[in-house]
Amino acid sequence: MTVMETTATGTDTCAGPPQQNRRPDGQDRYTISEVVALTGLTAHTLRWYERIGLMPHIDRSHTGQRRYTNRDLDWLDLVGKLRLTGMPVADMVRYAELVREGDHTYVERFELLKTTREDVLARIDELRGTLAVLDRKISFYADAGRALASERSR
Amino acid sequence: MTVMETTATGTDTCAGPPQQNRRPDGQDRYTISEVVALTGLTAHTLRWYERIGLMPHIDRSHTGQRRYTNRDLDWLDLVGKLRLTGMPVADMVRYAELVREGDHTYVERFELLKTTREDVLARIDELRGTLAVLDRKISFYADAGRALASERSR
DNA sequence: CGCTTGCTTGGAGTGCACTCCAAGGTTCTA
DNA sequence: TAGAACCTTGGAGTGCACTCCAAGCAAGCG
Repeated sequence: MTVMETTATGTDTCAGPPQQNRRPDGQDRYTISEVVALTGLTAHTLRWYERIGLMPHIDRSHTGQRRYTNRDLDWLDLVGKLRLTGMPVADMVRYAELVREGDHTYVERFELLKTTREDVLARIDELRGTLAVLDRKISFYADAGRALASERSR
Repeated sequence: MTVMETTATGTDTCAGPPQQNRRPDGQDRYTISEVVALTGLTAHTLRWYERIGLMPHIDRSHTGQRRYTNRDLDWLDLVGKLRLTGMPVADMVRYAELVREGDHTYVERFELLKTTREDVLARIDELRGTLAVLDRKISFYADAGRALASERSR
């Protein structure tokens, strides 16, 4: 059996919620500017991701222009999510390498995902702590505001 | 009345949970290396915070060495929390300026805190979305792992 | 006293994640 | 078939948040 999540290639994307504005598989050849519109990334950033190995080598038209597939968009979605967690780009590149290397890296990928999951949980907890501090300060300011208002009306 | 949260100075800290390893008010004069130990920041960063206006001017010993107070530590705690939210240092400097400018900036501070609160909530939501994606992939990998194991045992 | 360790300053350097540039080829619309 | 809009590359530049450096003063100890 194979550990790949999709059949044909070495990419690693498992079907999430269906994406908007996509063309059906088979006619999925997007120019870089279409991908810019779909992802919110800049063309610069897309080329840079490819250069540093965060993307697989993107398919080209007969004249050398990039043609992205639905699979590439899925990968970019995952990268976007991981970026939100604060994961360094270098770590994402590492993950991309593992995917390219094939099935035998599957345990390492699994561990990496679990570690990332723990990081995200910790991050959410930190933010909840910060939220508590903010709420305390906000209610202080609200009280101070009410006190000022009642003083003014006296 | 005054909108200051503490009596004597223009700092802006409302009593959170009591802090560990602090000296009682009145004997609160910490060297920079003590503050390093208490906050986890580097001395470089502490001096830099002061230079860019993120800290009030720190009290000095008769020979010009910094002596931090409990109030300074409270402020650093708040800065630490805000930093966790991803708030740019420039925005924190802006908040510090508002505090220094006095009571008449209180509405603006209030708004800034509320905006930050919304940002934190949005950030937590993003992270929850990422968590869902990670969990989906993790359970995929776990299933693949079980499949491999049962194949091996056949 | 000498020694070590700690603190001071302004300014320069670092690492990350983009972001932009110049010069030229490609694709689309009129 | 002309013009506008889009795409290509390697390499250089940017902004942020630190991070470090050199040169020198300060403090505690035997």
